[in-house]
Amino acid sequence: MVTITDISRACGVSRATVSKALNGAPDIAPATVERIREQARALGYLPNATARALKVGRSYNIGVLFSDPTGGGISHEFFSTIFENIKTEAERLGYDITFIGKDFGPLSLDFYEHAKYRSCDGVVIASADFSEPAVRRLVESEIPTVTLDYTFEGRTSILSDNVSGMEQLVRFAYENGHRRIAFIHGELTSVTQKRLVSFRRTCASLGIAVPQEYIRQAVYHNPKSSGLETRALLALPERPTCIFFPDDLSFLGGMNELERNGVRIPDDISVAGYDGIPLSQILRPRLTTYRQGAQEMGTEAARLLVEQIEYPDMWLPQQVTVRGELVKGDTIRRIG
Amino acid sequence: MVTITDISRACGVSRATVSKALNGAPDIAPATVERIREQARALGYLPNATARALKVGRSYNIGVLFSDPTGGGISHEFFSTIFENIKTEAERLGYDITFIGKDFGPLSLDFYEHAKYRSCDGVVIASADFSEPAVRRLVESEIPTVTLDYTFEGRTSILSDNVSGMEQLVRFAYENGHRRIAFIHGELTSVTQKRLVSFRRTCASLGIAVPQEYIRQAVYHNPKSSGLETRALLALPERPTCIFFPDDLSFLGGMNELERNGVRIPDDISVAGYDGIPLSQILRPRLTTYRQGAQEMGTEAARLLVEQIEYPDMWLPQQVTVRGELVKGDTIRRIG
DNA sequence: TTGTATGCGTTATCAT
DNA sequence: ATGATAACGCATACAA
Repeated sequence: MVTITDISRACGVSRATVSKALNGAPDIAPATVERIREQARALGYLPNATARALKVGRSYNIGVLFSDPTGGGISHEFFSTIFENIKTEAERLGYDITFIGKDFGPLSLDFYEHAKYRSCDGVVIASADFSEPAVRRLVESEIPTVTLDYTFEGRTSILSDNVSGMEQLVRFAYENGHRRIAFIHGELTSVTQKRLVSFRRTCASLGIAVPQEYIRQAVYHNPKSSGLETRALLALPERPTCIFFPDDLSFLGGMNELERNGVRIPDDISVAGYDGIPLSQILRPRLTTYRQGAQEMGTEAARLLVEQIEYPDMWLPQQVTVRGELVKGDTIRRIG
Repeated sequence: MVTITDISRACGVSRATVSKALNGAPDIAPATVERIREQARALGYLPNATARALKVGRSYNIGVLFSDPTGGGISHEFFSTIFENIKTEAERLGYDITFIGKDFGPLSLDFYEHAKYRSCDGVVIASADFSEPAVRRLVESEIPTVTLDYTFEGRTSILSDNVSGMEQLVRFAYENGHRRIAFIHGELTSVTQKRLVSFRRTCASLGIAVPQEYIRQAVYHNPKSSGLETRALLALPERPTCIFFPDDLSFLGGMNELERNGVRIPDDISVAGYDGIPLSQILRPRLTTYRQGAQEMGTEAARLLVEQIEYPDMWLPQQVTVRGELVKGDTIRRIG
């Protein structure tokens, strides 16, 4: 391994001079700087991030937490898109990404300990069970964090516009003549709460009555679960004319159930998903859905975290809402 | 931050003693060890991986390279599954995961430099353009590597059983009476070569003639591209009775094209995918495909890399083939 | 403009 | 059984 000591010897200067020259300090003669840079290149010198981190107290390394309670985690397109963008933006800013998990090796570290152990400058909590004590501990610690789709008191968060998104979906269905709209939602997380309230509120403001049986709980990203609820909806004396699913993937479960019953989409029943993953637009008919701004969420998360790390004194926690967009698709049909 | 020095002061012993006690050295009095451990816990001490890495020359950190030339990278279920398992196994063994990318911050580092800069003990190359010089440089360096689905001379690799997988698919189609089988394959990577050769060889050994027009090139994970080739196949004077797609996702493109032409699956034409991602079994009819052992590939990659890192002297490069399994599904119909 | 000295937190060697 | 000391590679305050 080539170190600054090697360069200093090769150039006949001290290590301090080399360090300064390489870091662009203003008090080294231009000629010397040139000579040192040249040698560094010639020797194939690379700075050692570990040693630098130890010295300056910053690792230029940020942790990413993907601990999807409903399994999968990063394997869903929505999350992997977020991750890709966190990574790209972080690297652009000179930070590396380390995954923070539990059950770490022989030492069993929780999230906070793990992040600390690796000297992470900050952590993006991209998906987690926010009620878990280990998550709270991390968020309440001195480590800067940014949370996705959940807000902790006094902390920064990046939020998808769930209220607006659901409202747009409801209005779109309404404009197409639908008055009997069912909503199969996911587990009762804070995201679900927002969508649910927005669903109810928008329906109310449009004068749509929502029977209790039209609101059903399934499991996110679990097609089978949504399939069962779809079956239940089909068995009702008064079927809905439109069904909203928890997410695009869950819709597939409903789709199968509908097909099995000879119910055609969108001729016999209209449907909508949520997320707007690429898959939803590969399918035919194209799914009506709401595309969350996953790219922007990831980018913003990384950007704000780094900002918070680098300017801790002039930092205020903030909630950033990232707008998505309605994808009209072809699965909501005009009726009435 | 609580350091070893804090503990030494609290216990009235030297830092050396604390370090030894914490690391289970045999030459410290059991009573002292107990006292030190107790204090460490009481003070909330956490070892500092950075300092340790600097001292012992090992970071307990492995790099993961996901640089899918065809875009996406980790966003495909196949790769994200591999990644999840690399991560789980690595963490179990006490190693963390850092992503290795190009275009790193202000310094522009290539893969090798990036891994070196972060003192990675080794790198898993999970998806990359293997002809890229930057990849070669990494592989030919002193850093231990494990490659997935590609073998470099003298290096360890984890291979999916592409030859056997394709053979099983062909035989399955054959057993169901198919004699006119078309194969839409992906870009001509080494994986593609294996599947292609296996396809041709198996067909030959079964006495199936494969017209030139039945072999078509599309792009992996690109439904549209496979859709176009599907269209071309449908336009042939003598249509195939069965179409193999490059992968499960690509099949969706073909599916749309078939539907648009009123060709029903599997009544009018049989199809098969490749990969066996969960999505393939959510669809109806369930896709006939070959499920690659993604979990095991990830786990093995991490395991072998760590082995290589920890026992460099008794290490021999090896090629491990991970078997997958035929998923019969419902899209290949018995004919003839 | 350059160099000397020191320390970040840890482990390893060698005395005691 | 325990401790003093040095070293890993780097950056910085201060001296020259």
